[in-house]
Amino acid sequence: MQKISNTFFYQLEKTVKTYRQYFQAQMKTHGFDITLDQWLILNTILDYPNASQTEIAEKVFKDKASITRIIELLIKNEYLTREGHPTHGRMFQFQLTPKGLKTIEQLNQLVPKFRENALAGTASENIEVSQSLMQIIVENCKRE
Amino acid sequence: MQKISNTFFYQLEKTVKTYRQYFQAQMKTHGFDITLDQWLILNTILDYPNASQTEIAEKVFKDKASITRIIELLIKNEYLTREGHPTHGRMFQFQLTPKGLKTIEQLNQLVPKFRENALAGTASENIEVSQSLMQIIVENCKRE
DNA sequence: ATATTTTTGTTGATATATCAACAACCTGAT
DNA sequence: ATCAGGTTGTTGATATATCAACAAAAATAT
Repeated sequence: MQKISNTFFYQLEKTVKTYRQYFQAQMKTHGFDITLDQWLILNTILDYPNASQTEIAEKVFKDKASITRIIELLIKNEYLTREGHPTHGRMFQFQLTPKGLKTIEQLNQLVPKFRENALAGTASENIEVSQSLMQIIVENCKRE
Repeated sequence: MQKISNTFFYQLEKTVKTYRQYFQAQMKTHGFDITLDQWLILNTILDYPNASQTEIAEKVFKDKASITRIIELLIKNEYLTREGHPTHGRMFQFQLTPKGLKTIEQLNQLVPKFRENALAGTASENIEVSQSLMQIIVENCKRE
């Protein structure tokens, strides 16, 4: 069998982990007390203010259970509040606190730079090729 | 800011997760009672029989602590045994049990097919382009 | 209007990731 | 021989992933 370390999927995992570590380290350096995943959820709530937790889960391809727990932490750490939905007794409506909003605004200045740094020295057409390739893989894996 | 869902790193995470789910589901379908990560560690021990846990951790870019716990489970589930190292009082030597060996042998027939299925309909030069791209990203992230 | 099914979110159990602190051991310098 | 510093593996705390079971509410069918 092909050496695992030469496979595409090995490299994929390695890249995700390395980028996550870089991202998290940068957050810490810049004084943020929030995880990559918490940032992702806050951001998704801002982009889709009326999404249910289930919809948020789909958008970030996480489990509903993970969303429940990440949101729990965001509320505990005062980045987010939630209220019962006016008409749907099972859903919630979310609102970023001032602290949450400020954090996102600051991070949205920084995050594009993280991406640029990570992608430095790469050709944009190669990035596009890779994205298309990954889309095919996702389709293949979902089909089977 | 660019919509997160269009970014390269979003696609990267999505692809890793989807492939992991596919892999894990296939394992279950074929009657294996082992996780992707456990398979990865077993395989690494076979490839590098004299590696220390720290070295294994580096090879699979996991934390030493994760390796301790995954190995603990592999031993508990009787895929692996370990003994103290003859000369180094702090290290261990590992040995797959017959059950472990059989599992790996069977999986090493299957896993290449998982990869082929996931990569179906993709051009090999695009795979190579993507791998090179990811290598650059890893270097960029480690440097900073 | 009632029964059935679906949707929505929570919880428990288990596996893994990450960070920090730690103990035991090893090595090298003095 | 001793001491300082590095290595190796473990443990605790916390965050997340995944699966399954579940309860409450909503939507649909009859």
